[in-house]
Amino acid sequence: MALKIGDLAKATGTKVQTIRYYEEIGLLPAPARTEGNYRTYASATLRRLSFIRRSRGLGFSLDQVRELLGLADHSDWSCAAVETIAREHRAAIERKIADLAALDGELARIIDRCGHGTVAECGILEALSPA
Amino acid sequence: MALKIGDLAKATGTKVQTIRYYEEIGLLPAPARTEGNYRTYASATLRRLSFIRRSRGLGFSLDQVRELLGLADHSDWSCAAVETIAREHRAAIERKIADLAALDGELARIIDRCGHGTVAECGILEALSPA
DNA sequence: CCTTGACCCTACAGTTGCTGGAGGGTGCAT
DNA sequence: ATGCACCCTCCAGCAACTGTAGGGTCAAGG
Repeated sequence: MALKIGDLAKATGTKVQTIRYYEEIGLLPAPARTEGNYRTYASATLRRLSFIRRSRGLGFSLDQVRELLGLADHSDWSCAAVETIAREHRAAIERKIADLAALDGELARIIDRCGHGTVAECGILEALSPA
Repeated sequence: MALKIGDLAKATGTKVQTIRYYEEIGLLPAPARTEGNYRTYASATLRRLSFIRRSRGLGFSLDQVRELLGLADHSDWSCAAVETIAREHRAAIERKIADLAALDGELARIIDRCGHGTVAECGILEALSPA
């Protein structure tokens, strides 16, 4: 026990500043301090930070993480809200994929128009210019 | 001629503030002013802004747009640099798509684990929690 | 002539999620 | 006692805008 911020950082692959940032925005509780004003964490905080990091790794926003953490604290509630957040997040990701795929196709077409000549006759710049 | 900033905004689907922002960061030249201190644009600026917006719409960063604009000004240069920028951008988009697709798969698996019961037995939260 | 409303101006704060730096204190080993 | 790794707070910065406050300008209608 009595983990220092650097221990937490190492254990979760988080930067020290990021942990302090999570504390600042209220995602992590303000921990106890030593006499020398060092933050000291209990292992519960390590679990909480791991949860945050895993969720962030899956692309959840900090607001979504906050909601998930709030839900997790009420073990008798229904899981439906959790599922909703996850499903909405997944839908957003799929929208983003579709957008990027469309972009990719358009870029492919544009790049194809490059005649490898001078800038003046470049089909790429032409494609970017107004009709 | 003598377009006002609002005309430019309407013609290109850009917010007025965004146009001023592009001017501030040097993407658009500082235009002439009227007696009443209103910006007045020539049609060349409309073309330049259209180019910027089209490029942004394809996901190019402002720095990339700046490069493309710089290249476009030298009609006798080789098109190769233009193609390089476009190809690199496309590669970045495809990396992003791959990342999101992986995320999507992981989310699908996690969501599947939801037992529709209480939070305590929720497979989603479990999947987010540390092992 | 005066007012109303649409437009324009500058300057600055806020968004998301951190990251880095300055300038200093703590704690342990040598 | 001194070196080094670590910790502290506060603040600035990234991308690419967006929004707001507090004003000025201009043409039309009453």
